Amino acid sequence: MSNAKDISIQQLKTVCSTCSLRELCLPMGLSQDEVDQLDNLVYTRRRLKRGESLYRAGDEFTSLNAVRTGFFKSTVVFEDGRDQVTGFHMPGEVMGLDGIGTERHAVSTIALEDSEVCIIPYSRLEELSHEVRSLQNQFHRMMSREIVRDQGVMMLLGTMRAEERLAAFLLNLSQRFTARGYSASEFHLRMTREEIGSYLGLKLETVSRAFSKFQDQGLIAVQQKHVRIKDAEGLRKLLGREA
Amino acid sequence: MSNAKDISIQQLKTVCSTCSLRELCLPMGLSQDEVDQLDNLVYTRRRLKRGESLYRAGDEFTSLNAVRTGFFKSTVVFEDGRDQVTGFHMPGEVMGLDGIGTERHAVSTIALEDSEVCIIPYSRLEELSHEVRSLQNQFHRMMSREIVRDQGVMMLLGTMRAEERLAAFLLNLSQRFTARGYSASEFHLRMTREEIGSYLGLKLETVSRAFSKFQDQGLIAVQQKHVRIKDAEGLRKLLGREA
DNA sequence: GATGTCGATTGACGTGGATCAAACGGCTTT
DNA sequence: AAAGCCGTTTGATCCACGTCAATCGACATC
Repeated sequence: MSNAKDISIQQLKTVCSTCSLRELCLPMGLSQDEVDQLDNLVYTRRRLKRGESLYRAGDEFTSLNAVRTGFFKSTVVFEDGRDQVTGFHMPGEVMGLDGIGTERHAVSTIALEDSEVCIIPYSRLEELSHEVRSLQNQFHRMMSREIVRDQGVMMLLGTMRAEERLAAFLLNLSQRFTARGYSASEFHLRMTREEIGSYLGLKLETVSRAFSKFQDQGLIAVQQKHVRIKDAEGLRKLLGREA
Repeated sequence: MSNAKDISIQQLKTVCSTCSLRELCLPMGLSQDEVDQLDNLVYTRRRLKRGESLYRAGDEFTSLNAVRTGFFKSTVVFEDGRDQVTGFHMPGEVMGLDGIGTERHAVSTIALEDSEVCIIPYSRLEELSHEVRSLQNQFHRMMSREIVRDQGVMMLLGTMRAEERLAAFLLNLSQRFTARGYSASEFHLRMTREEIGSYLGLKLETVSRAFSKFQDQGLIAVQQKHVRIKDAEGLRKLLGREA
């Protein structure tokens, strides 16, 4: 269980073709044959400790990174030092798409808990997606979905009030956890109130107050980072209401 | 000058290889040979009158559209009817990237003045970018830059105050006009105060007040939709200042 | 078990931008 | 030239969220 051969078997087991995340990650929608080809592309992984950064804004861009286990946040830093969380990333999600355009990362990405990523060398991805048509297609869809996601956040930041933003955030997390086979109604927040606030364009006190209010209204039960959604429909109603 | 042959010549003149926008648009960075190949891809154009929509959210996605002349806005519509402008588009910019992921448009795009677009059938773009390596690369960079741009808007909406947002907006327009060979300091706004406000997450009154204040401070001269930037450095200083 | 640290909660107060409302100015229509 | 329509400007007031500050609670370290 500790000799070299076992380690290499361990590695083989974590290539795309046998990865439990393949329906959420880059291989999404590819045939078995096609996923097998991905195994030649994704062959290195990297472990990160909580708080460690995967890459920093300005770093040279060489590869995409798929979350295998753990949880990440991405932040943009503005000239004057202000920063903002632009996204949280969970297993199966691909990080680093922002680096392709300039060959430098535009955001910094940091592990919020001990994590592991699959490294996808970008030049090889370009080669392979040049050969495998459906991979090219899937990659384009992934980029496009990222654009749509960002536009959803713009909508949230531009038109919603504090409680609507938090409700939308909780429902979004819930839905993403569900897609990964976790409970839709009960989960552990990996980020602080301040990080949530930064993402939602709010101050941490406002986030905290909104949590408390939701609890008072019986919509959720919160204790520190543990959240249980008691009335998802009620949260959804908060969103849909007339402006 | 009005017979069929002249019309076809007119069309030939507007393929990518001879288009004056080729350094800003899809052909950016491609060699002459490669741009020549694009001419087989982009062969249809469409004229739109002011107020006409290029596509609506939910429409089937079949093609990207590059602005040839004119000016467009894109808006997301939320379930409850609230909407937000997510972008303004000027010549050389490619619209519709949001549709790739779901094969339906996620936003509605409307001409803000009489305009013309080049239609880029997506399936043919995929084919061609499969053959022409640098086109594939350029297309990926374009998508990536869109993601970075959206993150910049998230930053703006999440952390900046009203006057900072407007200053950032004006500087951004100025820079894009410059890239197109127009004056950096004097231009005509194609959108209303309300549309600017929607994009910046502000109400039209706030936008109007910020314009007036900039004018009082001698940073700009505004009259209706005509803007002259008198002190670009002063506008930039508004942005860079400590939070 | 005592101590220190960091994040979360809660209250009191201030303010930037929203809201409501009125008037104005540039266009188009006739 | 008159009338009407938008889009814009400006003022007065309101309120959601930010700011400032105190306390609390969870967890780690000694």
